[in-house]
Amino acid sequence: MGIGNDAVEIRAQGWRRLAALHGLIEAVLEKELQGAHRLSVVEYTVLDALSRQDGWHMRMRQLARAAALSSSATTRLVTRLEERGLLTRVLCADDRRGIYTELTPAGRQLLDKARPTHDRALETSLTQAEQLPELESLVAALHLT
Amino acid sequence: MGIGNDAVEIRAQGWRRLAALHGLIEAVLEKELQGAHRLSVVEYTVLDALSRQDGWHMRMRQLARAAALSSSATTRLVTRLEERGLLTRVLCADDRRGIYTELTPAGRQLLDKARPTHDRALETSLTQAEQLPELESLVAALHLT
DNA sequence: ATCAACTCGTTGCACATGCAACTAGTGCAC
DNA sequence: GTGCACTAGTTGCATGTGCAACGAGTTGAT
Repeated sequence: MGIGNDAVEIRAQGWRRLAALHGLIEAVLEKELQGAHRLSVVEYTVLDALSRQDGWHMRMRQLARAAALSSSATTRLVTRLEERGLLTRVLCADDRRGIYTELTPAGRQLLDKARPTHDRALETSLTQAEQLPELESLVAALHLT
Repeated sequence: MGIGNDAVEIRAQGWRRLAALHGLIEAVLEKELQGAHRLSVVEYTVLDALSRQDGWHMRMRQLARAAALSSSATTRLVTRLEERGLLTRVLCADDRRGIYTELTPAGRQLLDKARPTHDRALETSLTQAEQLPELESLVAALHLT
């Protein structure tokens, strides 16, 4: 019951709020993206990360980090998107272990259609979260950072 | 390309950071709790939520909300914990559809052992996140709320 | 040149999750 | 009381995920 107990409890509460907000947003995004474009949140995240490379490509490992996924999950995720023709695997010459992934035109096109859905859903989920007393301050903090 | 575009991009970036921080913390907690007590993060969350009711019980639905889980997942999670003797299902008299769950002494005991692990892991993951430039401000904001 | 230690990506497997369909129970209209 | 819409919790099923083991390629020491 030392003096550090307050800090511990504050951290725990912060984590619970963070998790709650994350869950809320993700649920809304998932529903909207899935319903409108048959994309999961992770799939959208990957396409978005790729597009942010502006015509460039990313290695599987980078993609895994960007999506907070294990490498095995990334393998199958990329396979899934490749089978839908949204991206392609490109063998890299200078490191023959490495595999680059690139958006196809179809992938970029789907992303362009999905982005408004994503952005709108994000906004509604945030306003929704703002109504909840325990999440209000965290949402506000998110705007500022 | 209206004036609202900035706000959209800020929200998107905030969401990416939130997701990144969430993923980081959850990964650390998962590893530590699993390694030391064979508890997943969700399982810990449920036990913790129950304990916070201070001797009382919670309905499945409340538990589902607290853990940000579907009701089916909650059913199986409770079954899992019940089989390990950490909590019990209690039929409720006044609403015979409802089922309460309570911590057993063993459950409370395990939670007491796991809490220090959890709190320590949470602290280390936060200091870890503070080192990353893009997460630093969010972590700081978390302390304040 | 060779070997060991490492990284990168893939696969087998076990498992937790969500959705939809179901049963059981409640509450309200009439 | 009868019927109807609703809620609570459980189950079958499909699917996405992590871990561990693996093959292929790289790097550096000797």
